[in-house]
Amino acid sequence: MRISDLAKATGCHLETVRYYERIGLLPPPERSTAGYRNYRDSDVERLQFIVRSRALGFSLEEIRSLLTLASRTELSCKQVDGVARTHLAQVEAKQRELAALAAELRGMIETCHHDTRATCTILQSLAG
Amino acid sequence: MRISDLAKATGCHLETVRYYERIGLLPPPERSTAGYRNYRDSDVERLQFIVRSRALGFSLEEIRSLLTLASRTELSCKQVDGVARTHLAQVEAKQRELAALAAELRGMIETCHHDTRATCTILQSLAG
DNA sequence: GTTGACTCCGTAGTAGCTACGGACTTTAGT
DNA sequence: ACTAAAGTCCGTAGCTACTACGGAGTCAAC
Repeated sequence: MRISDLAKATGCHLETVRYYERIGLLPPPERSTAGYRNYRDSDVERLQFIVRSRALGFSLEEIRSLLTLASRTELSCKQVDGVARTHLAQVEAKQRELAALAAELRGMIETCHHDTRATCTILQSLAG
Repeated sequence: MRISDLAKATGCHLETVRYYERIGLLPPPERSTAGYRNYRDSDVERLQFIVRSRALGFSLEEIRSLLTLASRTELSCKQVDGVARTHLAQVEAKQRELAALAAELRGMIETCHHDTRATCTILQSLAG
């Protein structure tokens, strides 16, 4: 399986695959005599895990942890749970931040009477 | 007014002030004979506008537009309104994205029985 | 005069990719 | 067998919005 096949199978950009290898998130695959990367099914699974985790907003470092944790299947998943809960908490914090921000933007927009910029409440709000 | 005074007056990091100047968001100020930057009150206002806009999530390019738009006080504020509404729409899109993400994370976490990693539903979800 | 705080500048680092360019290899078609 | 197109290789630079660093020069107080 070549790099473009792996990319297609996972929906991951080809250059991103190489990037993940470079930062050690994907193991360096075997190479053909010409130096082309040869991937196996296990690489597809690992990359799928990464792509899916990214879609859920996990950082590459969090994913690195998750991959390490996942490899020791006999241990408890307390730590996995911890990573997920921490991430959820971050997402929720970001949600609160955006909610406050959206409310302020709406206020700014709604109070504006849309005449000249000299009396624009949007600009006045932004000025402080 | 020196650069550290401007930074303190606006709550902006000192190095960020120089950065904003470098990218043309702040005009190059006058210099003392030794080459130190001398700022005026109008610089404080401009930087305050930038800092406040950043806090509301506007990108530096959006802020660049807003600053240009703001300078022509006699014109209507339709375009200002447009920038603000576009930004609000982006924030709302991000909110929807985060809401979906949080829901999925919660589902993952709640269904997990927390025994071994082999049966961890969090890891299974991430695997696809 | 000397110490300490301040300022200068250019450069590099952060996250997570994406794009580019020039060389090489493989594949399909004739 | 030959050629053209598509795929792959690698290193490097670009993106956003900063932040940090290092070495040099400057200013204020004691």
